[in-house]
Amino acid sequence: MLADARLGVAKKDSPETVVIDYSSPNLAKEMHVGHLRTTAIGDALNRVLTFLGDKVIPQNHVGDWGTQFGMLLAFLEERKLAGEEPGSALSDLEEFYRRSKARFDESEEFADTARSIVVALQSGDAEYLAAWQQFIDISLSHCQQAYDRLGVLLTREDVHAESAYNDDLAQVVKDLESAELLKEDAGAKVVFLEEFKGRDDKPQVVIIQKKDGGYLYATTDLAAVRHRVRQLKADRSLYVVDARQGDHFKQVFKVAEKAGFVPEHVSLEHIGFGTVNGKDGKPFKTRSGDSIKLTGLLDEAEERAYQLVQQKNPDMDEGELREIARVVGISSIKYADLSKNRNSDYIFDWDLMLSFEGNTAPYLLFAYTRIQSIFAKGKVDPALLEGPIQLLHPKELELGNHLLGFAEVVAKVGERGMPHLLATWLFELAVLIHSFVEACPVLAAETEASKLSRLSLSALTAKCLATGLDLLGIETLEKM
RNA sequence: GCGCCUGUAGCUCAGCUGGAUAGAGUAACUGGCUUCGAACCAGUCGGUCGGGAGUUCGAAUCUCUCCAGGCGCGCCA
Repeated sequence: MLADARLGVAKKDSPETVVIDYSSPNLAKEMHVGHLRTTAIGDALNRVLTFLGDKVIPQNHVGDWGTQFGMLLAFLEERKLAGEEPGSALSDLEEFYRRSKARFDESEEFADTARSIVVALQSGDAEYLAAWQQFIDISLSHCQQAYDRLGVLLTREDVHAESAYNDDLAQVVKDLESAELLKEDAGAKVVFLEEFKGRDDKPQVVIIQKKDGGYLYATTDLAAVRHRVRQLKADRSLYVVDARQGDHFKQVFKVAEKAGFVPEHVSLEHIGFGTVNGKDGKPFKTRSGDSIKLTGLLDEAEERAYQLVQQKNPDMDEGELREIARVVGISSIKYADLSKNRNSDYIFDWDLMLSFEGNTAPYLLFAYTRIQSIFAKGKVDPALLEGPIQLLHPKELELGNHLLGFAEVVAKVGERGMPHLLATWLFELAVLIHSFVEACPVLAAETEASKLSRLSLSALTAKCLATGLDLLGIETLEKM
């Protein structure tokens, strides 16, 4: 296991093609705290499944289509007519969105204009398309900055926006028609699902095409299902999306299945997750009730980590301090998210996630650096260690036993889409290594054989920690 | 009204595809640095697993029911 770069984790005998839909922000506004979970969890699953040998195709299904963009474009047009410089309006997307939304809510006439612009956009109006493209470019570059800071694998290439399905929508409608699923109801084209009951015991309804001819997100998601199955050849298609959309996906999956979009062997899985709440147990917001922007959150994490790291290392130089604070800050946020069972809501608490005690990123990072410092002190190159490992002391035995579970836990994370299983395992490993280091002198072991064994055991633990954290998308530090 | 999720120690969370005295961390209290990082470790204290009923040799885990909280339900995404 020590000599094995894969640490005993075998590649799957029959690898699958797995499409993972994650992050998928709405480009009409900036990314906020709500995007943290889908991005962190999806990225971890991407890494784990890739490690297990699957072919993973990430899909960043960004929201760049629909009523909101009609709203933004309508507002942009209105501002231009009022003589405002459009460039300045675009510099603060969030503010622009807020003002547009206010207009949309206050004026029925404005709302109608917005909706008609959507229809024009969806049918390819060149002028609107150009203006729309501006929004998208600005917004996407903001997203990419956040991904880079978070150490998330997503790139521009993984973006497959809602708009990309625009040309497929009419075909989806035709397919549903020929499958005899589509019905007319109050002017809209809908599918009734007898499988699920809605209000008044009637079947649930999925709106495919609005009475004004516009399409809704269920239609886009159906087109996406087809695309993922047919073009991307998905065996598994994962949707890392807020649990509140559970009903929506249940419906879309059912319609897709009935329409024959999904071959027998393909599984569509909604990887749902709970809400991020503040300390009061209510959704995490600013004092004024706005959603918390992701970039601001990352800034704060780094700043708080900086204060802590500086306290522990008053003599360290500024550059190193900043770098360590960056890793500690970002890791803490990601780990706090990934270490919890995704099904439940969780409480976002700065003090708990940045603590050096308990199931936190700093504690795990410290365990790793503690081992590294033993190697440094003993002038040992851990890469050259190859055992043999003998488990004589009870602490050695516990540690050794735990290490053997690595392959199993990684496989489980892949099957169930539950990164917290790996996080828990890593935390347990960190506890055991700390305990081992206290109880068993490594460099000052009684015999040469014991010293070699303990060094090897430490090296293996360090490799598992580093590999495990990397699978969660978390960087390690040599020193902190 | 229908449906989904959650309820485990003061707090934050595991465990929930059934298995032994329900586990961590934190807080509170003890103890341990001339010895590999005390950013640590060892220990004490702390629980009607929301309530009740059922299935089972065995239930935090499965079923039913009630309670509490959150969320979702026809032209937003």
